[in-house]
Amino acid sequence: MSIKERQVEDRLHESGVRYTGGRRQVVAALESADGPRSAAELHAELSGKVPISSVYRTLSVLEEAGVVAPHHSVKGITRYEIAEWLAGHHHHLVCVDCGAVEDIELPKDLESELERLVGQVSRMSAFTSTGHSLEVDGLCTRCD
Amino acid sequence: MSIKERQVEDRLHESGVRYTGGRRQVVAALESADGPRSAAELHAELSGKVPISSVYRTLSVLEEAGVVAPHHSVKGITRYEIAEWLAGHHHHLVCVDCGAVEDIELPKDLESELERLVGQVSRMSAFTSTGHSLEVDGLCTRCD
DNA sequence: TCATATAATGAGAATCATTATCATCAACTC
DNA sequence: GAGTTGATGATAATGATTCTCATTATATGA
Repeated sequence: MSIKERQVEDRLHESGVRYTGGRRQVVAALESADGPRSAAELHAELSGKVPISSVYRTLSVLEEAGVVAPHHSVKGITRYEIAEWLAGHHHHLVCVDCGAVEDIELPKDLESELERLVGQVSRMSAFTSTGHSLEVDGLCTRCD
Repeated sequence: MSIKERQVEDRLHESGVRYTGGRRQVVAALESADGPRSAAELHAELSGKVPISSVYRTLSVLEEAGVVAPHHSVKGITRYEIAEWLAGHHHHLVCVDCGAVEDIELPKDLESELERLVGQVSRMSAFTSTGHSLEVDGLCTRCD
């Protein structure tokens, strides 16, 4: 079992919920994805092995436990990703045409520049900042 | 009529659609908002004067014409804002609790830093970038 | 290991946001 | 001002998501 797997297990245990087969499959599918995924996409990627209603419930349980987090959705579809404390901090490329979202990681120097920038922004606003993400819009290779 | 109003008028004319009373009201509501708004929010802000089905249709007509643009939705609700060529470039504060979104404008120096950063990111990815937005998550004053 | 208690699952109904339909109405053209 | 065409509004239809509840799986302690 990977370290990450163990961390998820521990976190769910702390939350008092079981880490069942279906939940493991959903977590695994999200871990191997290259970006946020919707319930329908996860259902399909798991070849229907986990029924759609269970995928939805599982995502909300995992969100409650802080294992996954919803990404600002595109076209009315909510996509989830492994929470940052597990997956690491990253940003997103969003296809304005098909809505696909892909993760990107910034090189350390750019990331720390960005961090500094976000710090200044937070200080400017009456808003308790908990995180940030740079969203780059564009056309994915398929839609270009 | 404000310059902006005239620009909207011209753009809709180019698109071959009319700038009717209902459409004017929706544009006005979005102009006076401090962030992206959903169809339901606009409907309410206009005290129901524009029926919800018309708000939806109006938003899609305006989007088609490039007058408004959808913001990455939060909690499955799509919010729209006046397009950047009219409203100017800006970023967003997103409340992770209630989903409210507020606009922020960066000081010129920070914005040009960010611009440079996005340029580097685009060059790193197989993705034709068309725009960007820095999304700062946190708690709004109401939810804090 | 077995019995029991409790949580999780799966199928389908219910709900909410959004889109499509269509008869009626309003806005431009002549 | 009459006619044509686009816009509107009420409502039905759709799609994503959530809820319900009977059934099943998991964990725990005798």
